[in-house]
Amino acid sequence: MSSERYNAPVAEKHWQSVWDAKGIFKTGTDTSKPKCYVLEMFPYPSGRIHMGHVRNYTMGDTLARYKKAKGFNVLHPMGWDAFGMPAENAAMQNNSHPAKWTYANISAMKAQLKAMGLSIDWDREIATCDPSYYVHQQRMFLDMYAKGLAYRRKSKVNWDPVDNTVLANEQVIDGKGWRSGAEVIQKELDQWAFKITDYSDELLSAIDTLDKWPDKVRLMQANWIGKSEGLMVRWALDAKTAPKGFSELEIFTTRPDTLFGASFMAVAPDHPLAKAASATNTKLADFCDECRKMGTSLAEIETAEKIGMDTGIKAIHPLDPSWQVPVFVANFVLMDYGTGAIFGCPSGDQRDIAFARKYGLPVLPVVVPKDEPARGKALAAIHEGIAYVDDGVMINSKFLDGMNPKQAFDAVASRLEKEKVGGKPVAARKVNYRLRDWGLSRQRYWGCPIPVVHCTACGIVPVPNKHLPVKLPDDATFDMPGNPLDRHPTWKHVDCPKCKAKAVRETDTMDTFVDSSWYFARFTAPNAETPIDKAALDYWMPVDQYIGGIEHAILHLLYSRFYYRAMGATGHGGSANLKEPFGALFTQGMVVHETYRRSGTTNPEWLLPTEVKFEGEGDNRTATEIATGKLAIIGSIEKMSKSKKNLVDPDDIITLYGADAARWFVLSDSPPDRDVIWTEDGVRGVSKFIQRIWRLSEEIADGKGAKAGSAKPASFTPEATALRRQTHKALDSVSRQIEGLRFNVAVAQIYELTNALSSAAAKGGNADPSLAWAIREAGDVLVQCIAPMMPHLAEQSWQRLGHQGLVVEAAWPTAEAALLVDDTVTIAVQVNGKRRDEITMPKTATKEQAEAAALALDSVVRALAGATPKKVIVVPGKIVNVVM
RNA sequence: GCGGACGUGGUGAAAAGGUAGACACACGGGACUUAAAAUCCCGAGGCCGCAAGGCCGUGCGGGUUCAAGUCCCGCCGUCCGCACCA
Repeated sequence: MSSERYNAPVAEKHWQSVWDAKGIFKTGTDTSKPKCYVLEMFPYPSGRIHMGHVRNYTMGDTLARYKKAKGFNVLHPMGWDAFGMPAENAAMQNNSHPAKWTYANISAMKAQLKAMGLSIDWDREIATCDPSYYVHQQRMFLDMYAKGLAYRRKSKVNWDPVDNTVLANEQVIDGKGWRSGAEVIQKELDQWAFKITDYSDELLSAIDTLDKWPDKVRLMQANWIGKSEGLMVRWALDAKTAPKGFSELEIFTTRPDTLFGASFMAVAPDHPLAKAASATNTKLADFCDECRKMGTSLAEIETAEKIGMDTGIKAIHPLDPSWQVPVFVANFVLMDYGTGAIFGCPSGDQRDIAFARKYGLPVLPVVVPKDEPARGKALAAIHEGIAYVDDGVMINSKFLDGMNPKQAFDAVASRLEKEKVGGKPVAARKVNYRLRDWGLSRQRYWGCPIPVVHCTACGIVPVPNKHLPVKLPDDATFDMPGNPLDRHPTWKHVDCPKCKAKAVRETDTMDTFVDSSWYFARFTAPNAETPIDKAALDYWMPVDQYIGGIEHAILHLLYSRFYYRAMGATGHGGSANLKEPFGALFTQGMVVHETYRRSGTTNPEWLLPTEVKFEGEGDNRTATEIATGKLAIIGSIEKMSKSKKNLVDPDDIITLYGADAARWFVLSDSPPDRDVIWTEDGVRGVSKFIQRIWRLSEEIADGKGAKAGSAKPASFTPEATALRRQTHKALDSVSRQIEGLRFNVAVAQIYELTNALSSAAAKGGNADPSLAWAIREAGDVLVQCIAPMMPHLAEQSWQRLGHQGLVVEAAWPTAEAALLVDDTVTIAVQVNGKRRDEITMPKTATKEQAEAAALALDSVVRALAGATPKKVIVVPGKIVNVVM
């Protein structure tokens, strides 16, 4: 018997070249087959792949390979999210060009991905920085512009002072830029935006159809869109106090039921009424200025005190003309939500009650709990400055008294809808959304140019189709901050396409999230002359399984859902009524690792995992810095990051243990949606398992099992049948677990089969030909089960087992249904719900037989201690519970 | 503050309301070996016991059920998302 160790790095290169030469992973053209589009979020070409990529792409690859074996026509492409800031920063640092840096990174990372043995159709590779990609994006942009889905607006924007660019709301995290981490400031600029708010309702209601998305993501999107239903109410202003030209103030409220609790109105400092009042009131003008200044940083807004100033203007209560309410300017009222004006009902809103107490405004309870003592408590709390916000019953509210808030809402709405002032109803029902339009202008070079020209005579003029793409100039300079396109000596100077006069190009480029909002559609026909090919799109879309990180729960996934609809609206959609790009979504967890620090330093000096060695275990485990021999500090387990140096380079793992080891590791142990902790011990364990599979293949091939393709025996010994049952159960389970992306459970099933096969093989051979055949069958099934996860080892073992073809081309085996159920079942026996014993019975045993057998058990007799059971519950094949 | 998820051995974890801890890592013992590595076998939730066996056990407290890690109510803790949204 040979006993050569499996040499993963050598075998892996070999099989990759075999697959390549045969073009195994080219996307099939037989569109009569059922399709399966498996997609992982494409990477940003940062330079090297990291373990997060390995995990993400291994999951997708496992599913893709499985589906291929199941007979699906599989689309499994890969590309590069290639525009973006880091390339430009690198260019600045190295006095180089972003394209050079990007393409070098792409080629390095592509080699790494190839070394992973991914079943990717590289013929469909896309790089978003390639003009052949972004030309289509420019076309679609112009079509969206023509339809009003892309527009230019002057607006307050989030300005990142480090990256020198604008950020979308979604890209501001805790008041800081998502990329630079710098405090974001507010700035007023002319900006391009996508009219995503046209789809607010559609994007929200369609979340219900995304039943294969994680609930968490669906909820996050719903909250982000933030629908609220309320009433727009026009309040007349007292003419004696109102500025000229202002006769009313319109507010939005979700609580019109609490109108009788109103004690003040408040408008945003930028509200026209505030501005008009400021014109004759310098104190107020100063106050508004103050508010605007405070509003420069989002972080400040969050902690700022709620302050206001009385304008002296009085508003007349819409339900009681004799009642006047003061109008304040307040720093917490937002100009861009609702109408920029509110009414305050202190007893029902915590912020309003604080405001009212601060400025000595009345607090009238209008909603209270129905019954005592809760009502008394709530009233006392209101007195103490704690608003009552729950359901209850109306009081102090005239015709609403006794109603619940919902009834009161409807009563107020229908009364005010009928009442008219100046020919218009006083109030109208209205739905408001938190979602803002998507500002897409970026003042950077390395992005898709926005294809318009600004002409003093003609205004904004689209670049004609025949002049597309508007390409980036190669000779831009990156030696100073600011937008290289804007300061380029010639690029922006062009003739107006309409009037031929001198004009300038738009120098903003598109947010890179635009690039990634449709790449999945482009993959279905990456060489089409038009942005998409309808037939290809209809066949392949939607993506059947999309896999990526949770960090894109809102940004990328919401943008894509909008953009795909916008494509449809501008003639770039399929003919089928497909609105959602991603049928199923899976968000995978991170790869995390322990951190290590040099001891005796104040600022943490992080150490690489390779710079320390370990002794002891558990609480006594210590780390020593190899270079100095000094004790190092073992820190917490955290996301792998350059700054904390807790990185493991996939290349090192692949070189040392092979791609299969890395792939298997990231799939085993932890559920795929949770974080997985990378450990040296773990990967060594995987390496042992790989050798074990290899040894088993050799044993089977060298006589423990029957020859490949030998005839199935007419009958099997009990031992052989037992192995066959385990084999087919494992096969059935592994199939279901892979389909459900529960890779860790699939892995455990494979271990069990391996253990069973090992012990059977120890007894195998010529003595029992039916066992030899069962061993061979188990070996084949085992290799096929590991093939989606460890494809190289599977290929090598498949060959060793004596098969002619490639395992990657073999059809997924079918489990024999008869072998999935046992002849005998083990039934737990409980007394009063407590497990006492178990009985083994034929599967066909009746309830009565099970009950009789259970009652006859010594352990049951003892537990009963002479008492007669009150009743006996029998769940066939599961459990007998004797209740006394 | 609002919303959500999670909490199981030394560790990662498994478990259509039906035998809790499968499987793996780490650990302990043994076999093989001059020795080590590799490999193979055995053990292992806690407590009591030589053992047979018994009691306890899925963050805490209640509840529903013949039966709860799983469902319901209330706490505690950890993590995540949103955060002046009227």
